[in-house]
Amino acid sequence: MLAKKTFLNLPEEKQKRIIDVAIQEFATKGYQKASINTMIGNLGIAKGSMYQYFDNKESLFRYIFEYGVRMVKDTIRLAEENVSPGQDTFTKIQVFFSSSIEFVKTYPLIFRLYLRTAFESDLPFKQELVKKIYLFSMAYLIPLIEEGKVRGEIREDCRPQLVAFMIMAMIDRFLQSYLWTHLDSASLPPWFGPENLQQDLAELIEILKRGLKTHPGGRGDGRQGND
Amino acid sequence: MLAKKTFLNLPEEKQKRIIDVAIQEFATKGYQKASINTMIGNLGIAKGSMYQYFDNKESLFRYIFEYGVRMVKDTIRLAEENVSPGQDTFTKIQVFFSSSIEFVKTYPLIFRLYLRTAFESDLPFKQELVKKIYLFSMAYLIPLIEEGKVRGEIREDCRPQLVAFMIMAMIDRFLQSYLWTHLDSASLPPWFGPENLQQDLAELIEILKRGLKTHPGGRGDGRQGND
Amino acid sequence: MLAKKTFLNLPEEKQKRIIDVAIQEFATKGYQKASINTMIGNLGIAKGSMYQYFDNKESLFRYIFEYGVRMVKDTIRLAEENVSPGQDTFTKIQVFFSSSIEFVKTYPLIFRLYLRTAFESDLPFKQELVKKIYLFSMAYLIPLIEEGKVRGEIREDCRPQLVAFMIMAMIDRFLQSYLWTHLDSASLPPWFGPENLQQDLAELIEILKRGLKTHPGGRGDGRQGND
Amino acid sequence: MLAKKTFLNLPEEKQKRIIDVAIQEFATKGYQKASINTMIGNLGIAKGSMYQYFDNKESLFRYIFEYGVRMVKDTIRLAEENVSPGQDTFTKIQVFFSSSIEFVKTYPLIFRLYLRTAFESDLPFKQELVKKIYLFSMAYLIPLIEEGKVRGEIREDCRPQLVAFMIMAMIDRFLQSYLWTHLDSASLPPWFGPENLQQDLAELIEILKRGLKTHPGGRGDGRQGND
DNA sequence: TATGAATGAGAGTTCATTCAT
DNA sequence: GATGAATGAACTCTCATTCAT
Repeated sequence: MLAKKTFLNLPEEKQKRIIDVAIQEFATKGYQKASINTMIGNLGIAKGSMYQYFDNKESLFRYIFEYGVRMVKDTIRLAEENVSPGQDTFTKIQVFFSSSIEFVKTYPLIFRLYLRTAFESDLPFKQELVKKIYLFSMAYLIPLIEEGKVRGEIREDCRPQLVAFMIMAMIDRFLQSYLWTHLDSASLPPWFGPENLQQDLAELIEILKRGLKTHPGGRGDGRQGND
Repeated sequence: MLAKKTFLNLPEEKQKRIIDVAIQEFATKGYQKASINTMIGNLGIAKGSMYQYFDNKESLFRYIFEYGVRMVKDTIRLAEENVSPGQDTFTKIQVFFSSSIEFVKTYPLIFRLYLRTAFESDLPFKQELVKKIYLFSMAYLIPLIEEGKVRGEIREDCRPQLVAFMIMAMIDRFLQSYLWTHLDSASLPPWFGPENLQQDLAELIEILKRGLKTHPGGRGDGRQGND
Repeated sequence: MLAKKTFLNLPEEKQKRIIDVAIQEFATKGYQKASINTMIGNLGIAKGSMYQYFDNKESLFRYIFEYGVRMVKDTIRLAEENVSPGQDTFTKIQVFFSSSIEFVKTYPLIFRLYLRTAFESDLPFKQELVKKIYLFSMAYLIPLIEEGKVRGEIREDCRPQLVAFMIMAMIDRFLQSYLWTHLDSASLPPWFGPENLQQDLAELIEILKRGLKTHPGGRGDGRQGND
Repeated sequence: MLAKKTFLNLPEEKQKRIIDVAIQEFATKGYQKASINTMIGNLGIAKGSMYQYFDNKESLFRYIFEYGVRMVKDTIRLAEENVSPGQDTFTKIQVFFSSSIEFVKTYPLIFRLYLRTAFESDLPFKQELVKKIYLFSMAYLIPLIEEGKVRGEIREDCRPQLVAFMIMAMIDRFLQSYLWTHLDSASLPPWFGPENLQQDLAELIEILKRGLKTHPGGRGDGRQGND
């Protein structure tokens, strides 16, 4: 529907090149400023060809975005496979965190595309797209937290939505910082974002854990092994 | 430097109108898509006049952004005035949170301008601008947390940068959600963001507090292995 | 010559479908704006196939137009058959009128195609095509009028060419009005064109008859000075 | 409204040049195929300039068409001035005929523009424009005929609308023929249209007159001097 | 100082036509 | 004979910027 048959009939290799160039363009310039002209220039194909593949700029963008969404889904699925049901909830959250970071490392442009989309307020289809991404993450996190409460690992008085919101907020910032420091080669102040991802993540989870966990035997001790 | 003398010589009232229209345009359309044509149309002045006031589009944008930065500074200064030195650290953090929300309520367009700027990666001057905002916030938060540790309200093993980072992450999301739900009139899922700002904020602070505070009657050490 | 052998070898059914779609496209959009793309879309055939059937857009158009000319010829032939030699000239003219209306009712798109062609002055082959249609009509009407004069039904001082011209003028307008009111669903003023075709036609013929006929009991001379 | 202020502020000479070039382009190619590019090429101005003068192609076209309508109005007004109230109805009709011919001689492109507009069925605003022209003509003719009936010059049993329709039909064809033979330099058959405009017109009016006039003393004689 | 007409590169999009398969 | 991907010129329209008045 978004891509025309002509595009889907293309050799996979060529499809991939077009997708890559389009992601690059949309991610770095945003929907409005991204130029079909530039894309075809980079691809070395005729202008008309692009319109044999996609009906118009919007269709191309949506296709590219859907492509990104598919990658996100895959990542979440991977996160689910990387945890054994027996593991405690905080470990699972940490794995989710790590998977997200892995995603941005692997597909930095897709993440940037998502961020830009989220803030281009003149995109008519913005809401629709942004919600889509958010939905996946929350649909994964909220049941996780609810399960944690059932298992007695998370305090009764924490609303799962709020907790998921907090976690998502921190993941988002984590990822943004990663993007800025590692890809925009920005000379940011040292405390702008995490420097040592793994270590900072561990500390952050620790704080979260203390904030959320039930106090065993009511002592509120906070010592808890996590390796 | 950014605005020409001609602009500064203008009656303050006219300056204000120009700034307002420009913020509106940049904030809703983003730097690239914002149109000088539209601005002068809304203002009812000649196109040439705009170029008597500012060298070019970039200068105008920078001036507008600087104007926003000044507003942020004022807000932080206000937050500082709203806390008495005796209050505990978590209360101070909550006040900072509240001030931020107040800021977005008062100047939603400036906040949107900031967000858009943060994600338009083809702005050559983006880093510089975004850092500026971040700097003020962190410069306020980090000493606050350090003081909290000195006063024994915050555990010794929490790095102030990381804690400030967490707080900023959540504030950012809080504000974004506010923007989306209240201004973009998006029909978001119920758990997309906080619904009852004050109550959600209180709960969030409570969780943070448990995660960060020294354990009552304890030694405030909390060292924990995280290889 | 206009259609390639490939087209003529096609099963008649398929030829008909292609002709129908092409008439539809040319008649509603005009030669210039008609799109081969749209046609093959409607037909569900490959773009290349169309070029196996016709050399180019112009050839296709000429073929379609010739097809329309053939329909006109058939209609005139039918009109000829519908009059018995004994009928008076004005009745024959009225039958010709009615046949024309019948033609437009049956093939509205062909008539529209003719009209459009008549006024697209950038068609290099326009004159040629329009003349063709006109020729048939006049070739039928002029002898009819000459015969009427011989039979003493039409005044001597009426030049057949002029009379035929008048009749054609009114037929044309009649048909145009029919097209506009019945097919373009235009809300035209009540006196824009005939409302009740048959009655209006009868009245019109009556006026013509009075204008043309020899005066009863008279000498059919009617010579009148008009310097 | 149709033209922007910028256009109206232009020196009249330049306005005229632009109008002339635009009429030429629209009249010969039709709305759809007319090219702004070609116009600015012929004018030797920048592409952007045209868009400073008119919002878009449609506005330009409407402006040009309105300009034509104004010319038509002027012509009708002139026809009204060229008849003294005392003249008989048929003389007045003949003057109207002559004025129309004069109009097409003077503004052949405007007439062509009208014809093309009438048959470009994909113009969204076609009906509106065509009706406008038709209205003026009919609004002039119908009262004329009604007056003729009151004065006893036209038979009682002729509906004014039908008579006006007949006259308009013949005028239209007359003018079209003039256009084709004199301006499209078409080699048309001799009886395609009037050759000697004035003489043919006189004959035509004579026929009409006989068809329409009251028969003085009931004898239906038809002899009537008209010089 | 204010004006606004002029500019022209570049945007997205369409389309008749070609040609290797 | 049928296919459909590729082409590229031409289309309408936008916009930051300049400069004579």
